[in-house]
Amino acid sequence: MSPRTPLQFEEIREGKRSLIMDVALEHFANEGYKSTTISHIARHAGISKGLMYNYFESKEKLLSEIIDRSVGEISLYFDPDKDGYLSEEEFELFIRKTFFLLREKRSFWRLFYQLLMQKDVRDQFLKSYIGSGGSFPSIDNNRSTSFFKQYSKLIEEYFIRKKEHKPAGYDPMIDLNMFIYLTEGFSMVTAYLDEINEEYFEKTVNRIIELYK
Amino acid sequence: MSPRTPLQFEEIREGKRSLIMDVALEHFANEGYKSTTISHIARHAGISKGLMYNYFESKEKLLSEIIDRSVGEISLYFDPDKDGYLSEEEFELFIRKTFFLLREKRSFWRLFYQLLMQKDVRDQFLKSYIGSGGSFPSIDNNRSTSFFKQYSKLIEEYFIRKKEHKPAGYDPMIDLNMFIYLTEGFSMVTAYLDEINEEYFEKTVNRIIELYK
Amino acid sequence: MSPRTPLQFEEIREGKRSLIMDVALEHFANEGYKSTTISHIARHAGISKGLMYNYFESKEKLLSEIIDRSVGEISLYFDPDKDGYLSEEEFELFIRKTFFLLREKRSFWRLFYQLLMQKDVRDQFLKSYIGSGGSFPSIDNNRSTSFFKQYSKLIEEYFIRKKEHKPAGYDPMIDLNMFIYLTEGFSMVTAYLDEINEEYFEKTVNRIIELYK
Amino acid sequence: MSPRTPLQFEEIREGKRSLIMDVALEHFANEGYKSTTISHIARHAGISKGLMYNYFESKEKLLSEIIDRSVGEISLYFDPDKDGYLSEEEFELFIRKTFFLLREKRSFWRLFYQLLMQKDVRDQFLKSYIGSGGSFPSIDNNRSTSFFKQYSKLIEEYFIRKKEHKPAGYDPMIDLNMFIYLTEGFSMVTAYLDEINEEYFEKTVNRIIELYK
DNA sequence: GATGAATGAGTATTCATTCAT
DNA sequence: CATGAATGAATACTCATTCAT
Repeated sequence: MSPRTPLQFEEIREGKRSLIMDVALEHFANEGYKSTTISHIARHAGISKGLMYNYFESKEKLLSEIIDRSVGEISLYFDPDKDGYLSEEEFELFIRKTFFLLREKRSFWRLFYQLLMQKDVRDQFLKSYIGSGGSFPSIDNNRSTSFFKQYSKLIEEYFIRKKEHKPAGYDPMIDLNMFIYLTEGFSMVTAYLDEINEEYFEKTVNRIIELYK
Repeated sequence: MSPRTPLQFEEIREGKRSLIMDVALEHFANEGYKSTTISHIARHAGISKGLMYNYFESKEKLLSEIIDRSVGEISLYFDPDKDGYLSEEEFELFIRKTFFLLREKRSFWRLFYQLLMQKDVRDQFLKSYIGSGGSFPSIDNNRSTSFFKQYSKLIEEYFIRKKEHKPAGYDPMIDLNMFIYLTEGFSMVTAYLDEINEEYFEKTVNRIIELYK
Repeated sequence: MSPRTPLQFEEIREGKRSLIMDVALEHFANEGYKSTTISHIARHAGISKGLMYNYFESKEKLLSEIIDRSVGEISLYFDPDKDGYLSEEEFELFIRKTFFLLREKRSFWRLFYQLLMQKDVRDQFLKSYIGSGGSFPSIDNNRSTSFFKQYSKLIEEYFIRKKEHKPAGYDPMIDLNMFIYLTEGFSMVTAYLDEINEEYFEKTVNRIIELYK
Repeated sequence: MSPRTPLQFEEIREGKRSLIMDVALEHFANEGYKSTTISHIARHAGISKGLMYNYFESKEKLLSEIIDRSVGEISLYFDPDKDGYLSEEEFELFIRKTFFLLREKRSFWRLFYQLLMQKDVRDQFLKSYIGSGGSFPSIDNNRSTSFFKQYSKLIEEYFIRKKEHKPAGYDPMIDLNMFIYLTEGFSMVTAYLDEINEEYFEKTVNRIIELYK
């Protein structure tokens, strides 16, 4: 009878926003962003189409908020005030965290890979193209790009540093590339596997660390 | 001057079919299957929308024929009447062929990865799901699946055979997985790279062979 | 401190009704009735969307009440128990009042002209169309039409009466029409002008009186 | 059987474009731009909704093309390589042409007045606001504004020139304003009248010329 | 074979209005 | 009295596909 308090409204809003984003992520990840309709998401979230727009101003904004949320959660796992230097132990921790999060957030990675496979998204993402005009301005200028860049830089520097202990003629870029291909392939396959074999997952992570630490 | 023979007609027809498929592949690969319109393809192929349907009965059939053509071309490179056994030399040749084709047919691989990222395509492809209902029945029951299965089987057996020369406790599946992840990652990154550094491409291929031969 | 009396409640209610109508009029007049949303009005009036419906049963009813209020205010300026006869002095006063109110209620006039430009509104207004089916039944049967009719009648009779002092062959309808066009044009331009030049406004009013008194 | 020639296609296109524009103008003029739906226009033009977009890329573009067409037709009536000077005879001709076109193109004028009553359109039109962001960019930068400006300038100069033959203290701006209000009012009333009384229409035009020539 | 006009089902989005609290 | 979450019908627009010529 008595009207809802602002706090109650806030709770309803946050709960529903979160629900919508969860449902949307799952469908974007599985059926593809383009193929997933707003009606579909609404139906699976148990709400009306119209209400979707009370929470997200457009399909694209919904996508962009999902990405931001995931990147935010992922960033949290990585020490922000890093000295920008990875010791061998830190490298191992880094890898373990990365693959832990890969397993935790497989839906997000499926969405991520899918998006990266469209030329305009890739262009914006990789080149941090400012001002755009591409069909996914949502990816533009957000923390996604900066996070991934920083991550890549740390890894790259780690490999370059290892050169010191290697014989002359050793090209660290080859190893860096091999490492990238390996982790990239592992990530992608894992993200898309229907079910993960825990044992082999662990063994693979250990093997990667063993090879590149 | 003289009226065209049925054969000439057939050649013209095939030429145009091929042109359409080339144009479509390029656009599917770059802008995405869903985002690429029939009008767009027709315009870029220099023909009318209507004529498209004279050559391909639907957008989906066009996609499926593109896939079939590419898989066919790829299959040609691999000895069909194989004894089902890979020697070390054959393995190396196998890898080299694979990556040669990766570089030659990057558009196709971009399309391929893109499709694989949709759940229903993946399901049909990986499980050779019979029947349909999915949004890409086109992938179903064609030679694509069987080719990839055969390919995977050969590689898998190669790794298992190597176990004989390894100490007890060696799990060939780990190495097989590592090999798959590595080649998968390398393939994907290469397929989507704007331009390939020939030198590093070669070095990477050599390193992969060195590691897993 | 002490609980509010029913009278105080009524005053608060009327104050809020009035506020909503003011805000709505301003937006209807500037952005157009169709283009102005209930949410927009509610937000600018500092109340919730739901409460709007506590005060006005629909958007259309809100419009109709705004019109009624304005017409009511305007009517007040014109002696209601008139003898139905305009002397020359009364005619001048009449004109001055009219243009005074034009300047005072420009928003209303903008809304009024805007509505009049839709066929169904015009039909109902001009012909006092009984029944409905049009998209603005709200205009129907209210005092607006009767007020404007009475006003027109007075003016018309004034012009006809002047015929007596004119040479034979003089058609008072021509002058009446000229007068109507002139005042109509002046009203419309004034209603929509961003800012009014007081001096020219006065001069124009004087000139109109000079010409048609 | 034989395919249509490009000329035939062009004829079909132009015929249908014209039909759609006619139907749309009539509905925009009577029911209002906002209230007129694309479905409605399509239905009344006897075509499908989709086809509308084969001919006009958006509802707004349709509006803008209608305006351009009408302004173009109107401009034709006014000597383009004018010396920028109106003699008394030319002034009379000018007025007659204007009102002739008013009667011929009443639908367009209704649409025109209606649009002018929305703040953003007015702003763009009156101030020739460049770069905009208003909701009717369609009005922007087209020949409408320049035509109306040129027209106004000619008239204004005509009135200023008459000052020479008038006693000192005569303010031509008053007469210019009266003339504008009169013609504006006449135009508007005529545009919206259900049926025009030919006799009074002629008489009014003559009277206006008599008064301001 | 070839064209592009025509269709209609589908898609994102808007907004007046209702309703539980 | 007051809130804003929720609804659903309507709207502009898209696009694979068909069809008359």
